Amino acid sequence: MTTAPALAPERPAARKRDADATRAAILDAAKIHFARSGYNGAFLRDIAADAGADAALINRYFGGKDGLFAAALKDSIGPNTIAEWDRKSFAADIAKMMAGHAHQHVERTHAFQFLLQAATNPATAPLLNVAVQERFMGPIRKWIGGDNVEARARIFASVFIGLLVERLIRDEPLADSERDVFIERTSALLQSLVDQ
Amino acid sequence: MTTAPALAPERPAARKRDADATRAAILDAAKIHFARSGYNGAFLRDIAADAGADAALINRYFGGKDGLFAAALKDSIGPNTIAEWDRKSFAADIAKMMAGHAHQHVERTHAFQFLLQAATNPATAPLLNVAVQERFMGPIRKWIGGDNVEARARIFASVFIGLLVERLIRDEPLADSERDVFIERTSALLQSLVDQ
DNA sequence: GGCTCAAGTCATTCCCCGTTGACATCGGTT
DNA sequence: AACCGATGTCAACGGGGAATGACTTGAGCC
Repeated sequence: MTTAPALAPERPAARKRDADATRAAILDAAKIHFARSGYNGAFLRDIAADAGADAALINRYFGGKDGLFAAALKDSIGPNTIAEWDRKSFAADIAKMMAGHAHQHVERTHAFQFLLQAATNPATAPLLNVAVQERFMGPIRKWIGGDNVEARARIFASVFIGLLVERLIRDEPLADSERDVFIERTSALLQSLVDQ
Repeated sequence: MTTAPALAPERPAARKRDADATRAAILDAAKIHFARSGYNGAFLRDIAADAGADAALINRYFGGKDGLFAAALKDSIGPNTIAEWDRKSFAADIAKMMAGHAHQHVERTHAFQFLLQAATNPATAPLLNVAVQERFMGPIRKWIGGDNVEARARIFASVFIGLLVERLIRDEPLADSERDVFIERTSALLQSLVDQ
């Protein structure tokens, strides 16, 4: 096709008329806006402005607001990395991440906030549910293994989600001493949920 | 003709021109709509219709949509019953509730969904945060007691919230056998978080 | 009964936002 | 250079929903 990836990879910001690039820029801006304000609260004009594009292009490239939302949602589910979790260190890894501030890991935070928005909107909830089921619950079940997988996976997912939400809505960091305790106990908690 | 459309589950001899009553009716309807659809997704006309009132009254009584939302939010925080939790049975009580379906406990589910909506809206998030801090985290800390209260309370709150969210977004009930396991394990989990 | 004010209704206005289609401009191909 | 399709810009339309204000109705009071 007319793909032109053979261009010099060192192109700072000189791209002018690149449909793929603007499409991607729109998608990125949309993810942020939808995450922050939900479907109804995000405005195409704002998204386009942030992307440095015209609002009409959204229609052209995504076929309207619905299409954009769907595309952004799909893009936010992200790659499923659960299968690659290190069985030895995953608990500590997650605990440390959760102890941190939401401003870190901005990428994932935005994505999660987006999913939460989708979950609280009855119109988009079903769309999200299947995705969560496929990309999250399924892998979790597989990864956990053992007896009573269904119940245990649900509890694990609940705890995981809860930690995410708490980190999201809370902006005061923990004091250092409490932080260590938090990490230690959360780590132990997660480990116990996985151990048969 | 313009009589109430047979939607009068309230007392038959309802008051006719009672400002307080209609105000309360509007507030109730608003809580449901805001919980279901968020700020932007809820429409004053619908709320007024459900309340059996005219949309203009919302403006008169609450000073606009913002005022109505704020009032509904304040009203949804609800009484703080944490201090009265039974220390012996609270774990099992909560676990059983979480194992149930979101369609049960409709009142509390609506309220929680509303809070989640407010949490995901940057405009209302700060308002919510102080409320959560005062009415939830504070009591939790007091109730838990012991060392490292801050970290432990945070973990407890996270798990609690996670269970609520999971119950909310998931609509498939657990199979009976898994349900028992879920209750048993969740109960043990909650208990362990409280035990020093 | 007549007066008055609060409670409720109605029609209208205004603004916002998604969408559309026509127009301009760039880049590559011949 | 000339052309043509793809990319980007612009102005306008239309629907929907919140807000406004004038109007009507009911209840208490003299």
